Amino acid sequence: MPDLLEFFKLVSDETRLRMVVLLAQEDLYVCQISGILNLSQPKVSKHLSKLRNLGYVIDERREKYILYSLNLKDEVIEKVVQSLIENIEKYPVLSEDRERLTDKQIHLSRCVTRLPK
Amino acid sequence: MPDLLEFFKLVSDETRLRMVVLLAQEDLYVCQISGILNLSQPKVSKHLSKLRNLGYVIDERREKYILYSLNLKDEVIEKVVQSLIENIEKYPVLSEDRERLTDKQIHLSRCVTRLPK
DNA sequence: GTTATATATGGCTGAATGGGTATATGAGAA
DNA sequence: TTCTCATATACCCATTCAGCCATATATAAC
Repeated sequence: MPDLLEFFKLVSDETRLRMVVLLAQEDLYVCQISGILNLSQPKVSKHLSKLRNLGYVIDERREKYILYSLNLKDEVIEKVVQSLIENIEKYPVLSEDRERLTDKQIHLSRCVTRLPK
Repeated sequence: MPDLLEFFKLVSDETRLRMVVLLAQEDLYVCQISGILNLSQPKVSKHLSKLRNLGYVIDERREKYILYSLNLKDEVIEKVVQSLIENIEKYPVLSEDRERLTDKQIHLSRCVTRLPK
């Protein structure tokens, strides 16, 4: 049950739950996550590093930026996240995050230079 | 997202996750839970009270004993628990609990008098 | 090189919480 | 009532951990 407990512990923190749900919808740079969730950069980085150390997220450098993508290593966990997204309208915070995900203004508010790619 | 985070926090504790999965399979008395999980009575009681206070579990007195039953108030959460049980063989601790659930010896080891009903 | 931007990390603190032991409550039996 | 059994709770200890601030690292631009 190691992965299972580990995962529940991770998403029992609101910030990380929001991050996981965000990344389940789209790969993102740190500055984008910080902008969409309106959280300080160190806070975002610290939670990302926790996710990264446990392997639930993969980071890849793109020039100045670092792109994060989700890597749920377990079918059951994947099903759980999928369920959340399918029912995202039941969870106002997550829904609002999703709306901000499509708003380029907020989306890029903390990324000063133009993004790669 | 209140229920969601709340639930993840609950099951991010191994003891409570085991309890939830147990109760998802069968209504049980406290002494049975204590026997099956091999945990001290106060420990079991404390975690049950947490589950009860948040409404995820219902208690009902039956003579000397108190019967607990699961009460997941949310479809998504129910789906999550269902997934766990469907894939329970992937999680040794939970599988062993389930085996002990069918073993009357262990099952009743901490219930001194005969059970009601 | 120097500077600016993007991200990561370290130290500190306070709050939450799980575990154990002892004890309290409460219902049923005698 | 009195005694027992079943369960709940109180108290203390230790640990974990999120948040904040400051700072370090790393890449790119000049």
